[in-house]
Amino acid sequence: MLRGMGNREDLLAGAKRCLIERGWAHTTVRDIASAAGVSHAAIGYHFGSKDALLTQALVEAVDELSQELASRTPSGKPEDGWQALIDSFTSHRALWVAQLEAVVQAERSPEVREHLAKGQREGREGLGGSVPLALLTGLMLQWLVDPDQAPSGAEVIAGLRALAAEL
Amino acid sequence: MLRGMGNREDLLAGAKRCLIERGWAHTTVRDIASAAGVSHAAIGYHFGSKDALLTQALVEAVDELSQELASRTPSGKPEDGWQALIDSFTSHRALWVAQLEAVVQAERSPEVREHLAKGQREGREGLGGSVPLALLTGLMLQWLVDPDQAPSGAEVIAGLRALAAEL
DNA sequence: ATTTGGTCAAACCATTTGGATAAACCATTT
DNA sequence: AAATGGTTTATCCAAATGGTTTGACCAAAT
Repeated sequence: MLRGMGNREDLLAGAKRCLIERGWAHTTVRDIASAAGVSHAAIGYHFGSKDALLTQALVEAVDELSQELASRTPSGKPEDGWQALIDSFTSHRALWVAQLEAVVQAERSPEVREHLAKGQREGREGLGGSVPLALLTGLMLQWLVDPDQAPSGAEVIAGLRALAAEL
Repeated sequence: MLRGMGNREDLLAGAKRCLIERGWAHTTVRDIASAAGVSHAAIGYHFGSKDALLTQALVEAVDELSQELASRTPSGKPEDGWQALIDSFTSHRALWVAQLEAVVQAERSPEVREHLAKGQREGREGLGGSVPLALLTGLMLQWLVDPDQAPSGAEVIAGLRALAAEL
């Protein structure tokens, strides 16, 4: 009697979509069910609760991002590498926002925090240390708040040189 | 008949407390009113809606943080300066989380975004550029998710040197 | 063919939520 | 003292929300 599971995946996908375009706070069970084309009762059946489903969806979104980040390991001219990373913000904005929401959520959910920590370790590995990762995520935050004033790849390099010169 | 205003400030303070210790998502009008020792109807009277009050409270919290950040401008040995900044995360954890929540919220509220952008400009000014600010906030994110693996001030300097050497 | 175990949706329910209303309160003015 | 206008509260309300129940449905096993 194996195989049924149809809705489970739909629900996860729908939950991820809601998470991305409405945020955790404004996502209701009915939103998710509607996005998945499913009765909202299915949520209770498959995941027990709305929070459990959203948590898992969030975890998957985080994984997607660290996977994407790993594939962007800077290569070639450092200037171009940073610029590529900065450019990638644009095409994954919603995912980055979800990541932030995950950090907030992690304050109250050890499970979410654990996955975030894992993704962070991978990110550090892929980028070559804590400092490059911090630089990347910090720039992302600035860009998220005010895209116009976010520095270009060349400016990042320049700022980095200036900072290193002070040591 | 001037002077009444008693509750307005209490409500703002209560809202800020709730925001910090429960987060926007889990804060209800009754929570705020209770924290302020006031009837929840006063919220509607003074601010029109719960969201309006929370938005303003969030804005104030963001201001507090950029003020705190400005007062921490690194001085003396750079290593100690960074360490001091990193240490300050501990005593203002809730405020930093609120700041993140503000960024998420900014996706849907131009008002919040505007204040965040202002705070960011001040932060850049106080720290001397986009790169140091990015480094700081990025480190904060890492520390928030996994305090144990967050680098020390010395490690930051070392990572910075290594990164600069690759240019 | 019937039973069985798992999957799903429609209807239902108790609670919570944000907001509205109307009356009470109080300092000031007349 | 009476009236005034801003402030605050107690009470009420409709809507929304998360969750549960009930019964239908279906494939596989008997």
